[in-house]
Amino acid sequence: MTITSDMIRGHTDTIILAHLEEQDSYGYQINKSIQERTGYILKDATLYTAFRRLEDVEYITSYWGDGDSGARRRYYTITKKGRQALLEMKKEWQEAKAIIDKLIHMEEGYYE
Amino acid sequence: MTITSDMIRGHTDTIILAHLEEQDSYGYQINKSIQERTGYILKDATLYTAFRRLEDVEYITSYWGDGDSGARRRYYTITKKGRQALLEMKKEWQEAKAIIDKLIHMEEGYYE
DNA sequence: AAATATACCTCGCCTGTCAAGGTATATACA
DNA sequence: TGTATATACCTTGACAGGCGAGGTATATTT
Repeated sequence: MTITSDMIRGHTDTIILAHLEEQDSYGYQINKSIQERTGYILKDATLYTAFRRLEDVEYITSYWGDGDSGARRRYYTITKKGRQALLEMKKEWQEAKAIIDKLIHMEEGYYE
Repeated sequence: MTITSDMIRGHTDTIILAHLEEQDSYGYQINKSIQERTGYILKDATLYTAFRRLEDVEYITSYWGDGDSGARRRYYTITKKGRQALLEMKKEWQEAKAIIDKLIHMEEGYYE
């Protein structure tokens, strides 16, 4: 749970899209799922800011679903454009990981 | 080289400290080394902003060295406090990597 | 003399995160 | 009946780090 704001920054969108790739979902549920799987939780404001941002670029669309238990829910669906973007984001993450690993000397065979 | 601003954010300090752990160095050289090893390059402003920040929290100290070729150089040394912080930062990076991998479904054995 | 490489620095904008505050619905329980 | 709790969504403004744009100064090369 020691992950910081700056560490998560730039990955929020990817995390959300990856979730929606599996199935349509809504804010609260996404956050619950994140917490269950990692112990980490996105801040409300961060999450909803991200939804707006992703809708603006048409990576996701939304619709109101019924809250059969609890309050009303806004469901999100990933678009085709969103799926393409997600693929790209995942590739970028792999690259970024390798670069950062190299720069903080976490990779194998560093000793030159 | 597709690493974005948001991806690098939060790692600049770690990258610099990891470099200084090996040996005293100066801004231009650190950036050269980063470029050689990864193709990526920190922006000047980012680099020097980070130096100020790191000096403020006493993770590094600086002294003027002679530029026997080119202009004068300001060398930086990592402090004991800086080394301890670096250790912590490296640990956090390992954790963050694992969490993000899990959340964007990049880890093994996801299928639940 | 001028161009180029080395080397450092500051200012102000931009963007994503988050603290703090708010609204509304459904369920549990006393 | 009322009130506490969980569910669920939303907005505003502050903050911090990266970076574009601009600047200075020295040494070497042409």
